[in-house]
Amino acid sequence: MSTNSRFAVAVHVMSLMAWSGEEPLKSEQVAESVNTNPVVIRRMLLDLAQAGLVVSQTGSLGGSRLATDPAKTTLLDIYQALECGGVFSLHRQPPSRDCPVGVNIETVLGDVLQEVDSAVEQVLKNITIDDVVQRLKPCGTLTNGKTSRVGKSNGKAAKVLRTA
Amino acid sequence: MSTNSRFAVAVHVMSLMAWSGEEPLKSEQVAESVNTNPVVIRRMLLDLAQAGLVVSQTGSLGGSRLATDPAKTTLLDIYQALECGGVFSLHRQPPSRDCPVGVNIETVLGDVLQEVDSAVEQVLKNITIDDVVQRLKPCGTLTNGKTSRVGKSNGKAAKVLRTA
DNA sequence: CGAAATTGTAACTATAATGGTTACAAAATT
DNA sequence: AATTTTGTAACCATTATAGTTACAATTTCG
Repeated sequence: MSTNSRFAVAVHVMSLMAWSGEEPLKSEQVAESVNTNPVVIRRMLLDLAQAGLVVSQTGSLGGSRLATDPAKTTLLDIYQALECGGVFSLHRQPPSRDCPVGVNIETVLGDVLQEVDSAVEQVLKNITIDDVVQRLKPCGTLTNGKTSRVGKSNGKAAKVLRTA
Repeated sequence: MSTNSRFAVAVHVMSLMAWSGEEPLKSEQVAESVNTNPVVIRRMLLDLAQAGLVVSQTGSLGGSRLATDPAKTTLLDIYQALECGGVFSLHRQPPSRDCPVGVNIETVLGDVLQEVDSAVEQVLKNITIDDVVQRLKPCGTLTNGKTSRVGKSNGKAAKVLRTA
């Protein structure tokens, strides 16, 4: 259905910053891990910052870090920060007013979609960023700040989080 | 999020046929109610037919009708017929293998998305087409087969379901 | 102060899913 | 045989998202 990986990327980004702790991450480091362009990351960080989930700083020692306690921040907070507006959509064009089904289907479907959205939110509300990080941990430990460098296609390099 | 109204339209189409009963509906009649093009409807009917939810027939008395009992057909059946493949997606490009978060985030997220999908399916499983039609009914009754005609932008006209 | 680094942001292109349109062969009815 | 309708292909349009380049504003540090 959704060609929509925004939620997956946002959780990824928040997990990186939870793992990194107080140390601010640069958009290029994050982009390296996510395997995308730094500007895509910065755009997403704007959404997260607007929701009060991260704070960023310009300048040579700048970057972004979590603005909240990862143990109290849920996937629902992230989902809502993206302002997706629900899992399904109603009709693009309003149905016919001359048909007894068409004239009322949007109202009935609206109730159904509300029910679906509530179920989704209920699940997301009960998973914190910390939960996600805990589930990641069994698979490797982190050494942050080490100047390990990874080659890039354009010849540049960037600090990234490396497994020990 | 989803610019995706396919589910809404599919429920609309199935509701029309449940309301119409044994009488087959032509794609043009359905398109009139949904306010779209008949080919869009036929394409969707192919998905529904492949899932065994509707049957269609060519010819001058042709059209489509439900293949199952609307009291036993759920919105989950419709959802699955569309083969949407889940509410959210994972990353387009696989994340970095050199990062402890990147290397495992897809596995962890996969579990989360599975949980979300299950919650959605649980809701859809408990709503039948009949339920939807019942919720529509308080708003008007149907006279099917009357040759009421409604003008179209191209000057043509088509039989549609009309409120009494 | 001035140089270097990084975010914030605009402008543009690329990709993919969906919707809309036209056209026509195949099938069914009369 | 003529008419109607589905099945289906081949397009173009629209929308959301991703990706890219460029640059001003901000911050740190020599």
